[in-house]
Amino acid sequence: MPLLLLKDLPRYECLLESAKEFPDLDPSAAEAYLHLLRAGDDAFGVSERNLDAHGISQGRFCVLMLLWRSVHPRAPNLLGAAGAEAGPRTPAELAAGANVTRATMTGLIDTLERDGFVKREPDPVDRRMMSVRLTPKADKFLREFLPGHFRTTAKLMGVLTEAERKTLVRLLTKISAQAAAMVSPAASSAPTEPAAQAV
Amino acid sequence: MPLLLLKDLPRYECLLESAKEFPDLDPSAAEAYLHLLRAGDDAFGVSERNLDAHGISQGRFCVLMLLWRSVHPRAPNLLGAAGAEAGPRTPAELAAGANVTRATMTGLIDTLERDGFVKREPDPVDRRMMSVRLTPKADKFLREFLPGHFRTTAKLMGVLTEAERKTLVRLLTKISAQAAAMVSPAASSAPTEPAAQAV
DNA sequence: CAATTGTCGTTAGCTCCCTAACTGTCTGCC
DNA sequence: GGCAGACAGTTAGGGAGCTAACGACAATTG
Repeated sequence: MPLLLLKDLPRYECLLESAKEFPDLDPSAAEAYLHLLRAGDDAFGVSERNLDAHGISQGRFCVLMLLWRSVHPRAPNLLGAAGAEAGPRTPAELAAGANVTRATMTGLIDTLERDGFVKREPDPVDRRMMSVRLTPKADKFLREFLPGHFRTTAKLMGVLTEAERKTLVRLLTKISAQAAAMVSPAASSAPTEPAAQAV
Repeated sequence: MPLLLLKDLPRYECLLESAKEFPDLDPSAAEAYLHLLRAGDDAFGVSERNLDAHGISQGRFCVLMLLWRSVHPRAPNLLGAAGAEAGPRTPAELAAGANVTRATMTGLIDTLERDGFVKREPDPVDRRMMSVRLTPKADKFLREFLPGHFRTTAKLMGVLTEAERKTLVRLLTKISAQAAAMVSPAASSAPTEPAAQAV
């Protein structure tokens, strides 16, 4: 659904064959890499299908979930991250939490506001800022939508045993960490880039 | 880089907490699901970074790899899928192989042709069809680009042992199969489709 | 042989995300 | 106090994917 491409993955023998021409090609690494992208895309597609049926995009859903934390600051912190205390409220905080640019967040909030899911209010203290809040309509929507969403993901992961899930999470966490290390060049020497990111 | 969102994943305790309010939420399933999306996105981003540096998008790269099979039909079938015999040549075949629509493939071929990577030629037999072929420039580009690309994926997966990679592939394959079963129409069981959620 | 049906490639218009640049506001340093 | 710089939110424009519809052609069928 999103992107990525590649309908059928190459067979392992083809990778072995190609490795003869390209010595840099590690067959088992390539196999794991391709399966990761494919499975991630498949899982994403399942969830997106669910969201589309309710007329909401991944991006908008993510914003709603981030704001949900602000509405219920105590128990149901579905997105309770490591260092965060209160839920995000301003577009800039939401953009940081959703890993999109502020410009993108403006567009997401625009459509969410147009559809009556959020309301923008000017910050009384700092007049540069806006405060974004869920409307009762959004609260109602989430309470009706989330159970089905959870059942979908539970069904998808239902093919794995509890132990397999733990193993999967462990391996994926390693990969994510390595990806982060490979993207940020000077991870060890220059911590100047990530502002206030306690990891 | 692509989409998906969600910077920091929720802690497991938060999932447990949320499960009290949403009985349908399976904490370990949600954890595995979120980590899968996150890791897939991270891995995708690493590769896309590499491609961007060479001024080529994922979609265009995928088309080049599919056509590469046509150029070298014998050994270096990097994308050798299960049932395919000869490499794809027409836009429709490429669209099927890349899992995009024919309309999207038209755009991809447009830009690839503009940049001199492929050439369109009318099919002499069936005048509805076009034949797409790699240019020598594309061949040269791939031979220079691929080794670095393979090294990148090998480095990313280098954090896993050979056994871990096999385990990962096995688990991901299960998930992909389940996703396919959930997307395609009434697969086998579960006629308890809760699709109609009153909104 | 003519008509229907289906396929191929393309176009037009949409969504979602991005970057770059802008306006308004706050802050810190003389 | 006043001004350079930083920051919040927005706007404008672009890329990549989608669907829906089209004209040209082929295949099937009466």
